[in-house]
Amino acid sequence: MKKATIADVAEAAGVSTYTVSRALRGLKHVNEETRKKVLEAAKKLNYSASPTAAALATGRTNRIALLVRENLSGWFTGEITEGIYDTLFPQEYDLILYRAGNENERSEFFRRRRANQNADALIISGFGPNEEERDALAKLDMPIVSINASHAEYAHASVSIHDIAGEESAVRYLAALGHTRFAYIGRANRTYTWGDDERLLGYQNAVSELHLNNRGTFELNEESAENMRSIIAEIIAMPDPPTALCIWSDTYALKAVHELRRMGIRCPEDISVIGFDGQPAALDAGLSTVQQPAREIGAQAAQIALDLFNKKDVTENHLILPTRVIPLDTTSTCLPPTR
Amino acid sequence: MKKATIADVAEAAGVSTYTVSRALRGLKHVNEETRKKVLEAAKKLNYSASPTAAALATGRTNRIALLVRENLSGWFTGEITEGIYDTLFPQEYDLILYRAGNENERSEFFRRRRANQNADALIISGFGPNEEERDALAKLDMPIVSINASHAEYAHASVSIHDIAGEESAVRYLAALGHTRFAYIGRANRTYTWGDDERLLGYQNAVSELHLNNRGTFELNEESAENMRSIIAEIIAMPDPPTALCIWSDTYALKAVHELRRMGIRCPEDISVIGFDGQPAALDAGLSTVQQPAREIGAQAAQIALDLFNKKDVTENHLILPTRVIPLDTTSTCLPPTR
DNA sequence: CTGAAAGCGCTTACAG
DNA sequence: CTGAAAGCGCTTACAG
Repeated sequence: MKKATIADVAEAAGVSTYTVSRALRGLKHVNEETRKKVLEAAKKLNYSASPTAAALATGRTNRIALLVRENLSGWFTGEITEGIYDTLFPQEYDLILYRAGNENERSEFFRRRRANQNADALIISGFGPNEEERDALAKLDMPIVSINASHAEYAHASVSIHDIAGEESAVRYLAALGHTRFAYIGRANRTYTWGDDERLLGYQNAVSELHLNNRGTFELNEESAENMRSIIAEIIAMPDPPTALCIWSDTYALKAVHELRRMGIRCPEDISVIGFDGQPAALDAGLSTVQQPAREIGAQAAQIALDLFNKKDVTENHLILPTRVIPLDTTSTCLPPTR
Repeated sequence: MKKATIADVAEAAGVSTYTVSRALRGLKHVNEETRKKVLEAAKKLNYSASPTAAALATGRTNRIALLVRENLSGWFTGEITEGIYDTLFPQEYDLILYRAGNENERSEFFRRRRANQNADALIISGFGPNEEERDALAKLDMPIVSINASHAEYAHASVSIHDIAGEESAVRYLAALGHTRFAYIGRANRTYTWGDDERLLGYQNAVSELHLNNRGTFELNEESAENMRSIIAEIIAMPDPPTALCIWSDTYALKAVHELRRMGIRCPEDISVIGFDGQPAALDAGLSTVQQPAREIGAQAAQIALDLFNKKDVTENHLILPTRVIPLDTTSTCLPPTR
């Protein structure tokens, strides 16, 4: 049986397609009686409108595209996707996913402009486009909202956290617990994709402001356990080792805790460790951390994308969402050494 | 500047829209010279074809929908999404996401038929539709491929793992290491969404086949640490406690290991623990497990969905993908007790 | 190799 | 409150 069209429904109900269209979408100017007839006819014919035809007629696709870097399966992507979905679905919007993983995918996406006219707006996450890609984005003529990249001139709006302030709050929290000797483990600088390590800046700010003793800042070049092991070994071998360790991410922090314990250092009794991100798995594992509201970030980004497309006044184009220290099991008050 | 249409390009290049259409899609029957002219004109006008208009004209949306239960951010959804994307993107197909979380979202999706005519095929994961929902699915008139639900009559094809065989292989592996006293911790039966615990069946099969000593099978009602704690306490308090523990999922297994260690039981020295799933975080944590090829499952499901839509011969409508025992740090040969 | 024209299935000003 | 008709921007049999 051929799929029913709006004309079939109109015929069955004895009205015009105009009336069917309005009746089904619940618009005004349709007699209640007529509406009932239409609904019945539609149900009988198993009719549902073609979003494609509607999109062509109205000029809106009712879709938002999300472009993420590297992978679709990371915790952050998962959380923002939930948030985006939370705001999109009730407004009858769909979510379409794009990944810019390897070189090939990136250039395919940008050169072929895969998202163009395929969605009403584009949300970009974790992405540092190069010059050529920025040009391509500019030619996309759709609103672009970037996530956690506040300096993104190519975007019409952004939703981010304040990395500097977040890390400062971690240091403050630990200082309030009586810690005075600190160290920081950050990521190696990958200018192309991320820019500077702002969390390191936050650490440095707070340490100097509070007159704390910075016992060193380290950089994890590879995400290998080996590298973390040597950093931890170096830290605990210091004459006056730090009692508080601030770490760039939860993933790194979890590794650090693992290495500490394996070397017989108790955490938090001997050394407090705080991560950054608040990813669910880390919270499950009891890691103290600075949480970023990932789901909320997604939800807000989606709403802004929608507002931008609908030319609504977006009062705040560059939203900064607050981070929050979550004290769990890897931090405690600074105890006098017992070793 | 108004968005350029195919007519604009045709005019600029001095040809008909037919020629533009064929030239841009790289089809035959276009003179090389003409093609060049068209490409130039398109570039100058910053033209890219409207997927919506193309979809309406061709009757194909070039989109595949994925419907998942509960959340978009779980590891399994993440992995299959990657796999689906792997096969879709090179074939110029897009991926659109649907979540059937709470009651409201479920009924919205099914009653309003949100995916209808919005994608060429639907992939369903982790889902147990009720009767009403099955009816709705049947009326969707698009190919439906289910993931890890082989008994899904509403689906035209499925890609799954063999849970029974997978758990059997876990028992065999541990038996080969010399273990003879076993126990199993499974999930509480949630008939509606999952059906029976087939992994439990696999455990029972193998234990009886190999004449092993089943010291008990347990059920985790809540995913709370409390409940796992009492189960573990019960197990280690047995007169002849098991030396091998097979657990329904990696998530549960990780909790079990945590509880064991906290109670002073060494793992794997005192007791071997094996999970199920092979989720990345568990592998990172060194959990021995039975891995399901989640990404591959997604990739295959997407290809089948495409083939079904294109009416290609799908040789195997109900694919079973192999699981694999991954021996990591939580299992070892059965040692004589030293406690 | 190329063109003129119909058609995909909706929405929406314009009339009545 | 309802209708007839144009239009959205493509693709594609049918001719030439």
